[in-house]
Amino acid sequence: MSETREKLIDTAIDLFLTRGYGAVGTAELCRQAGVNKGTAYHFFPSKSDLLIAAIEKYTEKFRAAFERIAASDRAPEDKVRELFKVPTSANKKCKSEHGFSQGCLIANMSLELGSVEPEVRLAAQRALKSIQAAIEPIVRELVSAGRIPDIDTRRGAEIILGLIQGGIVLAKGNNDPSKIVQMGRGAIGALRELEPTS
Amino acid sequence: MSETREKLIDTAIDLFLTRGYGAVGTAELCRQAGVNKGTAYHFFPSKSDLLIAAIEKYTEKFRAAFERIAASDRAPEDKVRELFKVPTSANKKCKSEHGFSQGCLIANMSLELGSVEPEVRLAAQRALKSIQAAIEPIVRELVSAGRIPDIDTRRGAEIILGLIQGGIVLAKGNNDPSKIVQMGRGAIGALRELEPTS
DNA sequence: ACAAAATTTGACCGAACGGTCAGTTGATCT
DNA sequence: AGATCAACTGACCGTTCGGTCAAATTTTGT
Repeated sequence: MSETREKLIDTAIDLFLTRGYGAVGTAELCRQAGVNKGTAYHFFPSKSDLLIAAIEKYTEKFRAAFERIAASDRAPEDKVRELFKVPTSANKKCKSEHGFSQGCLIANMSLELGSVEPEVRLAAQRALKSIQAAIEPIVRELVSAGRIPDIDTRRGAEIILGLIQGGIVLAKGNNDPSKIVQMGRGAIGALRELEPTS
Repeated sequence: MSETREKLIDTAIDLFLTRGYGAVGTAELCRQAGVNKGTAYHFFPSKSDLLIAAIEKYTEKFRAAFERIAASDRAPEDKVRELFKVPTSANKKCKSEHGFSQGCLIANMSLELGSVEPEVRLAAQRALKSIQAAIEPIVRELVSAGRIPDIDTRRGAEIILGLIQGGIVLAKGNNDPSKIVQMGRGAIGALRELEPTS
């Protein structure tokens, strides 16, 4: 559990999230982390390996937040609404501190590097699946409470994840974090429309 | 109407879309366009200016396709479904040709450069608004046909755009273009859930 | 025909890029 | 005490980056 290693990952999350992968050089990243470049390459064989570690740590933070929401004692509809608040407040904080909505590290890196670094795309895919899995229990709860038809809950969770990601794209493009919760208002209705399992 | 200029823009659309902005150098771009680098800088003062021109041309193509769907004589629900097919087939074509889902140039560039090049973010914002405006008549049609409540049609068009973008993020991350139409299945339901205008 | 303007050329720039490496340090184990 | 090894240092590598420029060529307007 190296402190240096962790500092590098945290700095990578911060810089790649707010400025993109290509626009951040290893020298600058190391300077901001307070780590020598040689040391960084002792822990990570390449810049993209550091990125993959960053994606994993970033994902875990969101997965845990979603799991906490799923385990809370709210009504399932409220839980869905809460899901959208997590990235919304992160984006609001970034906007008030730096002036712009930051987006989602998973989506940003997947779109920027997905076709160029296959391992990054796979890391992003694992990350999406992991978050989707954290959402699914809430969908199951909606079904068992009879609030939506008996749909495929995996698909339902994916729709919610897609709504969140779509909201983040709109938020970044319009520099307006409130677009995320706005997308959330259509979530239950979207689930309701899916075909029930035969 | 310079042919060289157009060739540069087309090559920029192609390369930035499939490989990202940072990963494509001006030298490579010019080589593929068959244009000398000095010539490229005669038409565009910087790489990012070329990108902005590329975003505008790319957007116009999609806007026109959406407008054509809106003007067709299908049922409004079918039109909504058709909207999702446009990026889906583009992504399927890219995947069969290059092996990966390409994403959307507007979203890709907005996420990669939105915080680093303000003019690119503004170009992306104009692009999103332009496409949203092409979607809105379909939502109006849904309302006037009584298929959905009397919602704010601008908001409704934005939800659909968000669903498309969310689907593209999932498509790229999972390298599976069918995720886009999958998101489309929840579209009408999402609109139905929005609060009617008082 | 001729001048003016637009286009094209390709060599060139300094800076920044990702990554390497020989060697130093400091903690841990025998 | 001596050996071992991960952690760390900082100078250094070749390459590529985005961008420039003076000169040559082609196109256009008169």
